[in-house]
Amino acid sequence: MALVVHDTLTRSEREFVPRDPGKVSIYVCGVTPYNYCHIGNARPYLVWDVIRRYLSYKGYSVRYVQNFTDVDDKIIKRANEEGISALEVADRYIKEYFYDMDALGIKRADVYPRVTDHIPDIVAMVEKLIETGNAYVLDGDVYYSVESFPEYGKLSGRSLEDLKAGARVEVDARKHHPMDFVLWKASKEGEPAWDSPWGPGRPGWHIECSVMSLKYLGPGFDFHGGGSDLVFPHHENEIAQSEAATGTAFARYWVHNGFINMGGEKMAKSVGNVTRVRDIVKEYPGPALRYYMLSTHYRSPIDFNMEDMPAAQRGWERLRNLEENLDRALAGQETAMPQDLSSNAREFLSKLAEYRSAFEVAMDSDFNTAQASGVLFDLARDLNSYLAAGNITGERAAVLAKGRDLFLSLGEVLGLTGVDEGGQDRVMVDGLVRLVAELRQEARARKDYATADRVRDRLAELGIVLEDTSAGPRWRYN
RNA sequence: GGUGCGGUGGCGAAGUGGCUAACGCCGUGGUCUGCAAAACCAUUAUGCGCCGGUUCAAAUCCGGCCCGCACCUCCA
Repeated sequence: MALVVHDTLTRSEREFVPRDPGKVSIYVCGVTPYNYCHIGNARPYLVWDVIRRYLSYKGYSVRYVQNFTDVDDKIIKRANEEGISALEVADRYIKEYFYDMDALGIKRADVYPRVTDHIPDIVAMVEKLIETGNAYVLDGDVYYSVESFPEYGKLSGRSLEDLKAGARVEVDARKHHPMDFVLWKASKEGEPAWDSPWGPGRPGWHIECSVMSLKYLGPGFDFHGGGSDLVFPHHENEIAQSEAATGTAFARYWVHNGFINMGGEKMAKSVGNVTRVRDIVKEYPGPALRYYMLSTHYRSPIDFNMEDMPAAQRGWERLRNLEENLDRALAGQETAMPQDLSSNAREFLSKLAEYRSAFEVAMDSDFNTAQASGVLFDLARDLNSYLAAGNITGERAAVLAKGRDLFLSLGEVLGLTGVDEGGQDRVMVDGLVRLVAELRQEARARKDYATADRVRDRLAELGIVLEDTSAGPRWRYN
């Protein structure tokens, strides 16, 4: 079955064919670490986390590169405000970035190149662009000449004429064309600077991604992604630089995610309506936020509302409860598939195959995580029914184990199962709860239900949900 | 001004020509339970912004209108 991807460049759905058979190369524009991540910042990384998980699931060997823009005006400003170096600001917020990504269960990229580690590469590419006549020097600055690249505007679907007409910025009259953008910026007093053939300075914003993506993935790599606001000018400029320098196509597929709004307005620090990732994960489980964001297709905007989080949490808990119940039911069970299967068992197994294929159809349709999660819930309902239908032994255990494997393998793609919720304290807390549960069982045996209820209620207040089942008490942590 | 996206049940959200309009949450009734919880079953849009049109058949295609949003500047 073919994976189909919506490509911003062609504005169409295209079948995915990798540059190198069996391998996928991905470059996603990373953050400028000068502040904590809000959920709008986090969306692309969540989206790409799922995309790369799915590509791995499909058997591709994935190489995923995501940069850090660790020198830039905002970082310098922040450094000056706090009286520390730009490097210290970047290091600090990179650490915070990982803290937030971990809370969301986002796996690490293979490489996190930083701009400041690639200055010689950047200088080399700027020199190359000057050589090829695509760039010019102006008082220590170097500009890219958009008129030198006939296809300029092909990604964002704009012509130079449109852009000139719509320009909302004061144009530097020295530039050859109003849309020319800076490749190398001469440094001002007190700014971080590196030596270059044009004097001390630092890279412009767009050049880093061209340099680092080409360095780590080579020309014509498979996916280039980021938020939809990066289409213009950032990605447009990356194409112009890279294709002018290499003479070949830059990236094969351009994938852009929609924005997160807040009260109908774009979430942005400048608007002041941001909700940080950590503001949410201190109140709700990380996977709940994950599920919340994945229940909308990645290209659609999400109007974030904190009041929708409880519903997302409940939804995710449904999956988590099932995962726990399956673990319990199958613990210590012999799950080797017997030779002869009953017709019930065969029927259930074929149903499992249908769920797998429905999930793949959804994900193959431009990574439709909303539909895919629907399939996961359908599967969950069947597994719950199966679990409730009788004792899990013999053939039933073997069949259920297959169901569990499927559930976990699909859940893993979305990152909604296999979540490690416990810290090291969990072991001790678990021991304490086991003790309390035993005492409560004794109370119940005496028909002292007042005590039994009090224990359960008090535990519930602490976020520990105790349940009585035919197999004895069990509990989970909310 | 230019470019693009969207309006589906109480809420969130899939579905882009044809089965009963997925799925999650909430509500209601039931099963199970000492009571609960979890889970399961049943139930909740004769209708998919509005008006026309095409078609045997449209939420899905076409035209018009209304409303919301984003990008064109740093921005995920």
